[in-house]
Amino acid sequence: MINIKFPDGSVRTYDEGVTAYEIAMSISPRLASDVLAANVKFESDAPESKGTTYDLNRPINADAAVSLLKWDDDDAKRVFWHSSSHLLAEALESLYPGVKFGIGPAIENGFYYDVDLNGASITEADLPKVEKKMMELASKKEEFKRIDVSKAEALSYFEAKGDQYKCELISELEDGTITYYENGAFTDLCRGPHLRCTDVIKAVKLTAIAGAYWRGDEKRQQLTRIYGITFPKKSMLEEYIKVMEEAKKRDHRKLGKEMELFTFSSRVGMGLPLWLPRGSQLRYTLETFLRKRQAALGYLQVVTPNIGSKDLYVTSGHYAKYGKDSFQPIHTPQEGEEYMLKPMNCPHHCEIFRSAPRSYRDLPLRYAEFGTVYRYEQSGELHGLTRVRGFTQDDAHLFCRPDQIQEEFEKVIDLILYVFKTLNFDNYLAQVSLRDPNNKEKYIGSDENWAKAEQGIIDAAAAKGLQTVVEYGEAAFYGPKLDFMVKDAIGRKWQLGTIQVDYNLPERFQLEFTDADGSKKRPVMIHRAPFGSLERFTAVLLEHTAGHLPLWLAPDQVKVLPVSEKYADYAKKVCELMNNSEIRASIDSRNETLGKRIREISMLRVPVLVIVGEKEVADGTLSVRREGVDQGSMPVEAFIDYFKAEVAKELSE
RNA sequence: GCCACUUUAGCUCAGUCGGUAGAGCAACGCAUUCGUAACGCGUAGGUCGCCAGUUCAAGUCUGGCAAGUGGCUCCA
Repeated sequence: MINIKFPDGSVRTYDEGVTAYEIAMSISPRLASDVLAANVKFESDAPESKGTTYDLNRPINADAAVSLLKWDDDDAKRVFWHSSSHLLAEALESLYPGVKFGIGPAIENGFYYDVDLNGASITEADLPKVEKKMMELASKKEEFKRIDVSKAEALSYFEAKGDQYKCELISELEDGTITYYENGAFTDLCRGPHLRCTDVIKAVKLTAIAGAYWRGDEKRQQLTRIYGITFPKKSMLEEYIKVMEEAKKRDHRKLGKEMELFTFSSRVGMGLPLWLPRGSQLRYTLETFLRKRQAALGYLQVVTPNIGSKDLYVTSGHYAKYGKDSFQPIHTPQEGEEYMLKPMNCPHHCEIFRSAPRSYRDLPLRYAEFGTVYRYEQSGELHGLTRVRGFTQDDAHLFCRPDQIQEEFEKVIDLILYVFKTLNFDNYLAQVSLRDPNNKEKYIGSDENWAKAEQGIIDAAAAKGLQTVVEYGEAAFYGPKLDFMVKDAIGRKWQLGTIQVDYNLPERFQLEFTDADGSKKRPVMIHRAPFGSLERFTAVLLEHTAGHLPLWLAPDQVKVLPVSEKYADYAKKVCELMNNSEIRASIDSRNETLGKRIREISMLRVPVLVIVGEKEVADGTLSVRREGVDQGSMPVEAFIDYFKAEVAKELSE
């Protein structure tokens, strides 16, 4: 007999080898039908262990704490979707004999399987057929069977099948730890865990087909990746599809068009956004917001040119690292000099630092610039405003004494959090991006400096109480980063704010300051950009707000609508009063019905509409409508006070 | 850059078996002077992404190129 402890603290005894499914049945059949997997933590496991996700049918052979996992648990979803990928594979094998399989994991929303169709092709038009096959197999109530297998057996099975991908995976595994899972006629190399039976999969949608390199290596075979999502209830799939459709409505590319913010032209060039007047106003407001804050924090605004001599980037190391993969040098016609489009601002700022002797008393020096940079991004990577070839960073470089790094770094974290808070970005992820310890040749600088810089970031994030995740291999080539990641409307992650500690560029540029004792010392640089870039930040901001920007940021804050042209003079008068109070107001007195003008202006997401007609002219008032909601009528002065109070509220800390 | 798909009026989209293109909105004109999300009538607007090919005939079929979309790889 073994003791099984439940999350509520109660303990029951079962025969050794009992399964989680049997345990659930012993509590209630209803529970057993809802349970998808179990978390099992043996008494022999380390105290800090989170336990192991177990198949419902896998025997439990020792005393353990067991919690039964239902759909709401992320671990259960993962099992559900992982099993769904095996169901997809089974369907594909029956429809496309000879298909070979790469890997088929669960992902954040669903699953995929990478397959080699052996010369056959599959298009989106074929997906309904595959979905139908999957549902047919699911309804057969096929059990997932876990089977231990030796390495030799596994290799000979997949060699006979001709599946070189599985053979490659098996060859890297240790004998004695290899398991198969079988569902119906399909056998897969898999560590599991899986569902008990396919019949809990009640709804499936294959969402996309894409190419994906085998093992993520662009030099290797490209496989066909089929993405899908499944649910235990049909209604959940319908709900999911509805949510995705809603999310697509807030795509910044669609909003950018509707709100007349930006456009692209293939004649200008791909990935080169054109900011329309309303978008430029938005961008300018964002710049002013940050500029003001930075001035208060002791930043000094600088301006540097859009090109720089190739030598500058040879010195910085950027040329060696990115030279071949960037826009190629521009040559002067007479002297044959080589210039590059500025891909980043740091080298220019280093030269500003070098332009005069610096004392320890001068530091930290904080040079800020809304610097436009150009980077060659692969054509397939370009995406709306989130990934472009020409963009403007809200960049600054802080030249510090070593003893100032910690404090300066923490102040930058505060600034980024201030920006995020003002714009209601609460779902960000702080990511500590360190260098890949197995791939040090990708980076410049000494191990000692890297260790110092990495520790500095970890300490500063901890001091600020930030919840962070650590990612290896995500550092910049000259230093580690603290990146603030935010998701877009459909869940793609983008890096916005970033802070980087850099010991390397000061060395390459031979930067120095005179310390208190008269000796020359090397400063440390902090690179930082709270928005990241104005382009990407605008994109994510639009998706977060669905275009309903806060009042202070809206390009057009107020539109004044005279009911008919008879009241245009009054409209003009109140509009001027607002403009004098620095409210971005304008008049729409077009010869169109009021209803039509309201509709069009609402589509542009203008937050406040002010309507004036006979009554308002007589009383000296305005009829105010904000975000579609009637705010009643008020005197002009009262409206201006109301407006200013609302803006102040949005910008208050 | 790679794989797949897409490209018709300013925008959103129809266009069947290959027979020289259509709607709504927008624009322009007329009428209207209007009270909280589309008033009415009319006019104009197209090298069907570009270049080849097949055909008596191509928006439609084939190939190449370009741009866009979804992934992959990359991301200073």
